[in-house]
Amino acid sequence: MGNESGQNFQRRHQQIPLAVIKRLPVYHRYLSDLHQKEVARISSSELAAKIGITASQLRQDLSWFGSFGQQGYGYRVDELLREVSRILGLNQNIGMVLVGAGRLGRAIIHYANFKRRGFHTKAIFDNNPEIVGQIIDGIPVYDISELENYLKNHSIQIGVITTPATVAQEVADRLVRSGIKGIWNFAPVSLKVPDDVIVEHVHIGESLMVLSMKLQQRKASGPDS
Amino acid sequence: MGNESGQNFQRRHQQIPLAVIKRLPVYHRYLSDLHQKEVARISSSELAAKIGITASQLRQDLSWFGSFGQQGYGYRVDELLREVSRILGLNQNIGMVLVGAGRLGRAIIHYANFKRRGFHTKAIFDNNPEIVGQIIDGIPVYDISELENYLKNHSIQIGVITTPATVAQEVADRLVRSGIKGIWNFAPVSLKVPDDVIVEHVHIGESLMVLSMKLQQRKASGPDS
DNA sequence: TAGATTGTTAATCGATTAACAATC
DNA sequence: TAGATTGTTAATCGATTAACAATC
Repeated sequence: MGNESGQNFQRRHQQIPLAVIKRLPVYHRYLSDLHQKEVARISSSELAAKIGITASQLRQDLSWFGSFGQQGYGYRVDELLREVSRILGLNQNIGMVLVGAGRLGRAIIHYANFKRRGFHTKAIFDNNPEIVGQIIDGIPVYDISELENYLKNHSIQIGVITTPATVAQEVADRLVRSGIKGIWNFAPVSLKVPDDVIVEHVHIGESLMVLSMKLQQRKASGPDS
Repeated sequence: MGNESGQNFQRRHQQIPLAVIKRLPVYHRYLSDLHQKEVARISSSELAAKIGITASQLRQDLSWFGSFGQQGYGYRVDELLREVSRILGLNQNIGMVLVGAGRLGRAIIHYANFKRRGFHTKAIFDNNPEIVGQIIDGIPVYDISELENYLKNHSIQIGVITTPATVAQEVADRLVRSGIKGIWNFAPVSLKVPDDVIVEHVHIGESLMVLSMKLQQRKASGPDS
């Protein structure tokens, strides 16, 4: 076993493929569902069938992070859920600030339950004097000029950008200069940031275009192909 | 030339890889920028460098749809933009309905400028009597019970779901039964629909988890790897 | 014409699937 | 123990990159 765990260790330190990373939140969602339904165990083939992938892929993906199952039995749902949550870095109390208190910003703050997952929005910044000073969902709105000062004095890991596209790069630059290493970007621009900063871009507009294109393709190639 | 255009034709009728489809909106965005800056021509290597991909990939991707460049010259920006827009099915006056007039729904209606791209939200549906009857951004809000009736009498191609996760599947079922073939889904559930219906899911929560995981990985493997 | 750059074919790389020995 | 199912190695498939003849 010594040898093999050595190999696991090695593998864990290679670069995890992005394709694998993107599937983890899906696994998390299905496992959460099962856990809520009090399902105690599941095999890779059952879970894969639910998700719509192959059992091979599921096992292959998990093997990047370790061995969580048991031959002849499958996986314990609670255990696997805990592992996947850990891998995803959930429940760690991550501090966020949001810049841009428009409609999208307000929607995002409210969205789903990332508070339950450990993501806490601590402050909102905007340049509109009518909004500055308000409390939205229990979170204070500060003037954008106070951004750097705030970041200096609070432990914040993620900056969320929900500003218009025109100012998104400037906001990103200011976040980066204040030491933020993770940016969650909703503005439709490709942000330029240093290599040590991670940007996750939510592609809202792109997604509609992809839908539009697929519909068009479907139409072109006939309704039954 | 007869032979080769025959080959092109063939290729155009194979299944376009999803990876290619997803890059098209990006090309569209960069070309729009260039067009606005009144750049007349660009080579595959210049454009690829801006986007951050290889020139090979860009040319390979475009070749799925035809030949839009000119040897020794490159591409005319306006022409290529027009072609990419056509491929994406933009500017075609597509009718949409939105179900769920909460914060996210309101944000999406307002978002970016898809009106300029030919996407028109014609009606909003909700089950909250306080919202029903309002006009949001010039769009009337109807009671959800009128959904089927509305769809029978109007030409709608896309249904947008911004409801809570709990009712998203039911809404999808009703849209599908009314003949909608394209669903733009913002609820964090995997919708089950027949094969001839296309669902584009905007993965908001997933995206935050991916960011969280990447940050965690970065931290684990040391700040300089 | 000479230089530049395309469109496409071939080579490489990476991701998915299949298969199976290990073992609970 | 026998049956089931994992973790992993090997085979396949698909996507990206490199190279280059065609040609503007």
